[in-house]
Amino acid sequence: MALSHAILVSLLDRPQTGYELAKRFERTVGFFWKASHQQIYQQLHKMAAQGLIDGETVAQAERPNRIVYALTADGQQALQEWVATPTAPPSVKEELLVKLFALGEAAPETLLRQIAARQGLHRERLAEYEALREQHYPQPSGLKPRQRGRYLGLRLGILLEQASLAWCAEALELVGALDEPAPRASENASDGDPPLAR
Amino acid sequence: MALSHAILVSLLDRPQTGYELAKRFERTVGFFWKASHQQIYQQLHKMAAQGLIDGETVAQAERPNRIVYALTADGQQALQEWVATPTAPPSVKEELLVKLFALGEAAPETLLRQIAARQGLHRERLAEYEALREQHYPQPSGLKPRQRGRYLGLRLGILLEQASLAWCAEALELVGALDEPAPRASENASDGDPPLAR
DNA sequence: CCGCTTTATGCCATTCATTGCATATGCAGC
DNA sequence: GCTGCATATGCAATGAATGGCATAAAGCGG
Repeated sequence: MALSHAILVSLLDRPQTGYELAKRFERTVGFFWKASHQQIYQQLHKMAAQGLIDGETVAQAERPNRIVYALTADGQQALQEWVATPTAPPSVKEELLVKLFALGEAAPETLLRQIAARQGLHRERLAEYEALREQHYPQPSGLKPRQRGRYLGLRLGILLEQASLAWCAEALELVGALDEPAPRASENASDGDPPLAR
Repeated sequence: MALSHAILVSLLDRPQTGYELAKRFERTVGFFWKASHQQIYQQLHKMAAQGLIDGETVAQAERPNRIVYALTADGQQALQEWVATPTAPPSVKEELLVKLFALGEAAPETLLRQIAARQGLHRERLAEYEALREQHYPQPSGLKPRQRGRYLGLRLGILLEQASLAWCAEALELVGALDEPAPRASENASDGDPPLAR
């Protein structure tokens, strides 16, 4: 249970069609919750069958019909209950780090290129987010409740992008150093199976 | 295609059984790539059928037999090819932020509790990671290639935990402020649909 | 000696997610 | 006039992930 809840939250603002929801996901929730339109349409059918939402078909001349979904009382209650349950931390799947684990075996240049690409992406995103922040949230303390949630989303985005950028710089340096000089002799780090976490 | 590659990388170090792989995932790759043992066993069967790995059954007296998997030449090549392909950024699914989007509708106390819980978790992890860093990687510039990858994983972990902690502090303040005084009047932030990203 | 954890592998069912394809039309630009 | 894009919804197949359950024995603590 997860995407359904994201949809419920989005419907809090106003009734929407699947198409609108899909586009809205890209602009708002999209950074920390991806969903394709197929996924959303299917989910909407299920949720309607469960009585969480209520779809009303709006006929349109010369255009495909739209189905506008709205929260039902059941849906609102389900949302409340979900919000109250404890939240599991997200499990990030960072492919790039897995690739870095293969460092000794793979060519460093390949990885350098990918880190650089990532760096560019983080830079772009950070610029976007900071622009949004200045435009829409100049003074966070004066925000209405609903807007505080959005602001905090943006804020986490900014902080994570900054951290990622800092990491990219370190990674480029450390991986880049493998390229030219003969890299020999490790003075520190125990052998065997140095753990990373837990 | 993804978990299979993480397995290939893990087998670079040495041949392993499914059980070992599962446990290793918890300690090393585990932070940024979760996989249950069922998932791993199934994947191993598929990969063996594809010829990427080679399983050798080792009979054990008084214990269940073990199946030790090793990389084949095909597997090594597949790994090389995968490392060379561009890497998509991870799509994070942060439930907590979705919940925060429901702020006006849900009780702030519920959310405060969850943010505080998250804060505790980040603090724990950060302490762990920093301890590991001091123990195993006192001087990153002297590391062998393979160890640099691990170190960078740890490093990203530290940076992200720090960023998350900073966010938690901000969030607690901003959400907590909704609790006591009557929160009225928003002076900034445009109405309608203030975007968050893209 | 009872129950719990560790080692070691596996099946099955269900849901979740991804990819490709299909349909139907209006509008903008070349 | 053709191409491509935006609107608007959907099916089908595949693949990834989750959760429940099963087997089987050794060792440890109370």
